[in-house]
Amino acid sequence: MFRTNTCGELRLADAGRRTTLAGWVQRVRKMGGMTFVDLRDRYGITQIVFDNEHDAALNDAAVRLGREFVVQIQGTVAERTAKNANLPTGDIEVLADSLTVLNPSEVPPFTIEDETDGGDDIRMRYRYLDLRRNPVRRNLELRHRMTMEVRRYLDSKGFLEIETPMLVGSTPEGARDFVVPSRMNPGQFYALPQSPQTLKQLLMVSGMDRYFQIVKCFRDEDLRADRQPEFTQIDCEMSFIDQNDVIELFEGMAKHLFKEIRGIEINEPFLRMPWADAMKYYGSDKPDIRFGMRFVELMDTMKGHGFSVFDNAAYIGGICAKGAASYTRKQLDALTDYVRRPQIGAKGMVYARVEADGTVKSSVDKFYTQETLQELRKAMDAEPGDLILILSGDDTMKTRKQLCELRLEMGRQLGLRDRNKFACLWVVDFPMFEWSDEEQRLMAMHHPFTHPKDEDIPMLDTDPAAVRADAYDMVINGVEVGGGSIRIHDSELQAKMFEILGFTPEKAAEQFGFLMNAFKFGAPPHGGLAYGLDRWVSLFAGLDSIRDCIAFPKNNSGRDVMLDAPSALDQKQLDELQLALAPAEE
RNA sequence: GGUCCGUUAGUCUAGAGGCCUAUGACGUCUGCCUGUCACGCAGAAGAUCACGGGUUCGAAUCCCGUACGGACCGCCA
Repeated sequence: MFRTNTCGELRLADAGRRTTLAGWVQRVRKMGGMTFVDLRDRYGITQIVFDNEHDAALNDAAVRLGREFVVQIQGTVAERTAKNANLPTGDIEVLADSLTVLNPSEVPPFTIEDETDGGDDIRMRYRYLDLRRNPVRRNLELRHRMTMEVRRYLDSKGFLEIETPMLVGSTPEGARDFVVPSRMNPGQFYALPQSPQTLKQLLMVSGMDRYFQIVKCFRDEDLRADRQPEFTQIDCEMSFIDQNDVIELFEGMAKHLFKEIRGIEINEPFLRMPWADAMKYYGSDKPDIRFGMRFVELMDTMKGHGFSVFDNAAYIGGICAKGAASYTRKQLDALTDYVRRPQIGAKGMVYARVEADGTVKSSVDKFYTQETLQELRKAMDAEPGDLILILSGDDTMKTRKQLCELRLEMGRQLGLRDRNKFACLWVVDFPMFEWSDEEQRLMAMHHPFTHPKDEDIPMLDTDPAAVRADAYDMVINGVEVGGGSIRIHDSELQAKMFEILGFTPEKAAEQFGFLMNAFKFGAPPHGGLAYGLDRWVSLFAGLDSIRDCIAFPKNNSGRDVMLDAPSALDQKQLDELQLALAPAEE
């Protein structure tokens, strides 16, 4: 037997017992005649003692141990003379009488400690060593517990976990596909699924009724801190349900996870915010509602006073930062610079402080009377000590987005975005379509299988851009953690959607004929949702990046620096696949 | 496709045109040490300052390019 105990489990009650432990050498402390070795495995650290008076040869062997050696020791559990309150096993130590080096180790490139000295790059290149560290290991353990709870919850609700293929057909609509050449079908390619969307709908046609899958999805788009080219979804679909049924069931799952994983009981139903309100009050379809600072539209108050920037603006919006009137000129200039960064793109920022006596001092005082500024104060519901920040522009949606960035930055600066607070909501009633400047046509905002709101269906012919969908996103702390929709189950309505999206009947048949055909054979009303597992885990773990909860993530450029993938194929493989590479461009 | 930031011993880092024969810490190696647990003490080794070009009497330092890494915009039905 390699071990009788783990390095995390021995306690004072075990004193006097024989034990065999195996693990990695965390640290060796040489005291001359005696040696302390911290032995580590994923359960904890146990101190091993070697003593010259007990066994001089063994002590000599212990002195030669290095960091990360894999060793097995046998010995007797003993109460410590000097206890360590920082370790769960700190009341005991193991007096060794046998030491076996199972495998020596080179000196690791960074220290395996909670607060490592290694930077991101080197940690990713030696990710298998990084995973020995507690913080990273704990994230993977959390991920495991969450998937277990997801399965437990969905199983209790009668869901079946069904696998769908990883090699599917390419669908050029939407994100770019990763493609896989087929040796047996030269010149033809599979695609890795962006999501099992159509397959899960087919499972509904099959009568599976309640399906889920914890499944890898692939998108060949640029990466972000919260976006990896392969990511994991909790993918779900149900039949004979309406939007409210789906929302209630998956809100139940969210509450289940909060309770089981974070010990947080949420009893009230989540807020359901129409998309139009989310845009109007937060400038985002994924508002962070941990704090207020909602937008107030100021066109009526601020226009027509001779300040040409505002007079010519289509949109003027303000936020009120409570207690921030103490912001210095320097801080306000920094905020102005922040919103003027090219990524945000605001032209400028107007601010107004409410002084202790209630008067308002603004950066545009020469255009406005104190009377108008008091109207502003009233509109913003601002009290003495508050700071009002205003952005304006000729494009309402763009300006709202800029104001959204400003609001989030102020929330951050004022400490209103606490990682241990959670604010959940549903954003509902998304528009069915959005206009694409690049493609010069309407695109499906969610996807082409989304059911329009029944009351909006007549507008499909007259004003498609105004049609709302039975689509919903769950948002927590400004993170879109999941989304879904009621699907179209009627092949005629589906055909109409394809038509509006600019598909010819031939093109629609070519790409989605299998789905249209299936709908001819009794498709039940159905709908579903997909949660982003990586985002859920990083939210619960308080991480800045989903990378930290993925065992082997890709870097910013989509590379695996440990495997050095992707890499070139050798000519033999290319020949077998009948592929030729285009000559490199100059 | 674009914007911004970074790259100095194994690791993290100081560095603002001559003070650099490059700072400090951790780690590593050698020796001492019987109650340490971030052990301690004494000593040692370890860096073509990412790469290529330029400016300058002189470049780790300024400029341009490249590579790599990070954040973001576009993109992500």
